[in-house]
Amino acid sequence: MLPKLDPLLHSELRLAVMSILAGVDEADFTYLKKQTGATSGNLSVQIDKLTTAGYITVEKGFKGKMPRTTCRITPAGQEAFSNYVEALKEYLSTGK
Amino acid sequence: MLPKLDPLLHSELRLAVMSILAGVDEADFTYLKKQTGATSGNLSVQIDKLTTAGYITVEKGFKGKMPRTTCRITPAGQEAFSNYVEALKEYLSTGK
DNA sequence: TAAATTTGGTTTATATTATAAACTTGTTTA
DNA sequence: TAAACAAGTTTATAATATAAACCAAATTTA
Repeated sequence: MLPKLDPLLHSELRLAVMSILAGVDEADFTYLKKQTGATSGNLSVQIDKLTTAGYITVEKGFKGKMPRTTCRITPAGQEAFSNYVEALKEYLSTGK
Repeated sequence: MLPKLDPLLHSELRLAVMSILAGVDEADFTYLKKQTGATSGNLSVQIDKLTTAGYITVEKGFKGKMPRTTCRITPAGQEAFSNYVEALKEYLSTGK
């Protein structure tokens, strides 16, 4: 039977965020917004969910005088992302 | 920028159904139910959506006296599934 | 320097979606 | 013939994603 997909990662925007964070050391809010094309509100909410799940960490600081939100993937997040990718592969490669 | 994922396929159960149908000539309702572990209601609804989208066809007949619902993937469905897989790959293989 | 605009978000409301629960129709079996 | 089962469908509810509205501080412009 096909494996269950982590519902936290099976969301277009959250997956996009995780995908980006998996490839870089860190990324800030505005960068993620540009890369994903998401609205601020949506991105803010999804970042919250990933943070609550322990998949990413958020650090708030300033770049000059402007606020800056920096995100990083956690080891748990890397692990979950990797598991999700493996699970998904079973959906994509059908017996045929 | 990451490609948009077909929302019709970006659903665990619908993706599972399409994944199964992509690999076989046909599959009936009960088979799909067993393979996916879904409830009848959920499966019924998702099959409807895939049918409306033109991704699968549904043929109703009888096996002996019992009703039987047979599903098949359409060329449009194969195409959409394949596009989805390609799009998804861009999410899974991050720059790193 | 006051008003308008932009930046970098958060909160709240709405629309969509997935899921489960309840129901239907007909068939077997005890 | 009553109870249980098969194969679904319909409807209601819960969860989710998304967008709209809002906010505070900083910056630009008149």
